[in-house]
Amino acid sequence: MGRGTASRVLNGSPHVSLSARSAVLAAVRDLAYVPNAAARALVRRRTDAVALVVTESDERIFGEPYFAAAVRGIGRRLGEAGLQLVLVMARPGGDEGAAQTAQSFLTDQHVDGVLLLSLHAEDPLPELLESRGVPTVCGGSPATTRPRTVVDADNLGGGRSAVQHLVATGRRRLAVLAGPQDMSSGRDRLAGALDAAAEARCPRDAVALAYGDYSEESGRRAMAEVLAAGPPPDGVFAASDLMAVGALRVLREAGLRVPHDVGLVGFDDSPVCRHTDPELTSVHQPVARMGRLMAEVLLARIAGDDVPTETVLPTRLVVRGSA
Amino acid sequence: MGRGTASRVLNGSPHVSLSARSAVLAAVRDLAYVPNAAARALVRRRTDAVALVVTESDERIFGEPYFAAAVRGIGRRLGEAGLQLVLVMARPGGDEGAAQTAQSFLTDQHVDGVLLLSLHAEDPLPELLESRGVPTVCGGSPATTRPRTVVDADNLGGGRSAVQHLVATGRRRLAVLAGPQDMSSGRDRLAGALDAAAEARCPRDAVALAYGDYSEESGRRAMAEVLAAGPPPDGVFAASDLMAVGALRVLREAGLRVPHDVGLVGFDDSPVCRHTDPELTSVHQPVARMGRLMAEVLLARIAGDDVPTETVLPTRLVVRGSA
DNA sequence: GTGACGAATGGGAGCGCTCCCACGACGAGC
DNA sequence: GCTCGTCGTGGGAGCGCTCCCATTCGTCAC
Repeated sequence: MGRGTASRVLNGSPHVSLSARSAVLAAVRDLAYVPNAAARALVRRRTDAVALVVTESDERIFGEPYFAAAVRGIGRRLGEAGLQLVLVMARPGGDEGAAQTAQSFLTDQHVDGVLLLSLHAEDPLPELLESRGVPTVCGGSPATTRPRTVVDADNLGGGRSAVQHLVATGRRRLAVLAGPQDMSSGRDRLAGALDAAAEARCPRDAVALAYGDYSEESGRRAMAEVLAAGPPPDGVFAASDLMAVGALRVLREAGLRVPHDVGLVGFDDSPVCRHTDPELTSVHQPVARMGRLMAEVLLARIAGDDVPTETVLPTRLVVRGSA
Repeated sequence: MGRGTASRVLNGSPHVSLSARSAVLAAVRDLAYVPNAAARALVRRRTDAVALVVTESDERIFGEPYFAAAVRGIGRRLGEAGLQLVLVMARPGGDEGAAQTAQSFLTDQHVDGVLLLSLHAEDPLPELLESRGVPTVCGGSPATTRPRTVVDADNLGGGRSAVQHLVATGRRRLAVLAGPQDMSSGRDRLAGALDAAAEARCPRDAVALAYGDYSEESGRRAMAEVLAAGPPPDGVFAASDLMAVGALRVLREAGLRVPHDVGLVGFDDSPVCRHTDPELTSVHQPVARMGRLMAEVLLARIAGDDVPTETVLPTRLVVRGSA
């Protein structure tokens, strides 16, 4: 029994006789044989694993339903292709050594490709990976203008539709609780909102503005900031549902009723929207589909195919009770 | 320049002259050399990576703060040892092929060891991994009695202290909203609670009992079930904070005031405890420390050292407003 | 019966690295 | 001046697999 035949059986090649196949399988059982992934990877130059890197604190990764949906979409598609998804956490707070370890893991051909989620502006990772020849796909554009493979939601259009809805329902004193401005999603949602405000002849400096980091806590702070700075708005767009939840709390504490006194729109259309009172009007983004598409595009890159540089998926407003 | 010298430089061996070292480093830069992890792993029989497997739906993984804390503890310790942590999701709903892919990934020496979290009774993974010779550490005991390396919190003591507290504050009509009974944590918390009830001369069939799966939704259901079945309890122990939050909502809707009419104790001491009104009394378990210890023990197993079969970490009651 | 062709099989080569042994150079001790 | 250690270095061997080529065998057409 040659090694060639055994290898063929284990890899499902059709050019093996029935008797040889069963003999190999029997031997595998008897010897409790486990193939060695390293040796296989060494010659095939493939590991059949893909890393998803989330550059975010553990709290946010595990707090945001966003990641759950993205992982589901990614995992499904990868599973269909027989690849294993592994999650690598690269928390910004981590020490130098840990970051180094993670970097080596990603570049040293442990994985066939890398998916990057939740990128912040100065993140060196996309640059580094591309320069090392590791196929990479970003979810959400990195800040740099270098050509990259990116899958993103239409944050601009989403921000725009949120504010358009507020305006269309008679709100005139607007406030935007924007997300982190070192992320494209944060910038785009804000830009879209301001666009729509301008279109509605709402002068830019008449729009109250405060910033957060997508977390509920930051939404509370931003809302409080806006209330402290001037007359209360009658329409608020928060860059994430969590921020909207924080804002809702602060509005209520300030004696303002939603939606009677203030219309409130969030972003993400996450499950929490249905748990607030009133239920939260929010911009839906197809996160699972984005994840799936990211995987799809990465698979194509790994196979060496040409892929579109940037794919943008549509968002849409889901109207509920809060605006 | 021999391969041996280059290898020595890259691995930080002291037996290299300064000139040779800098020559190698220069060459590495010029050639954009990236070491091949597979080749290295093939000869060293080490990958310097460890997998954390969470057998749970994406929603729960990303919904429960428990996992965030565990991952933090694990990641820290592994980082200190220069190992990379990768998260592998094995959702029960996944198809056969995906489960197979994940299994191969774990057994085929892609990783040096495996950490198992949130184990359910019939999970074949611990068995399989041990039989394949993969060092494994479980967080929370699996149901089977086979000798295994386990790190766990004192769920029994925790459940006991929760009910003791209810009793000590004058509650007599008790209800337990138990967790999943196919997990040791679920069984142990319930057993501890019933122990304490018995010690307080509270007959077992006088304790109202309902089951959930640690989720908020299941807490709501379980609480509603208890209220429907008989006279309302004046002391409720929920097996998780999320379940307690669900119960709190149902109690309120039923017109029962917490803590005036009903004392409520949760389990986990997670951040949500501080966001409820009143704040939630809860059993604290040192999750990050458990994670760290799991990593520590796994590292020892990988090194071939003897390790304790089971380590149990203490829990403690944190009294807040709800009981 | 002979030739030709395809299918199944065995095994050499080599993937890129680390381990380890052997070798040369150099300084110290007698 | 010779020997003996020590330190740095070069390179053979081999990790366990897949790829591919050569070989064998069986089958069919003529």
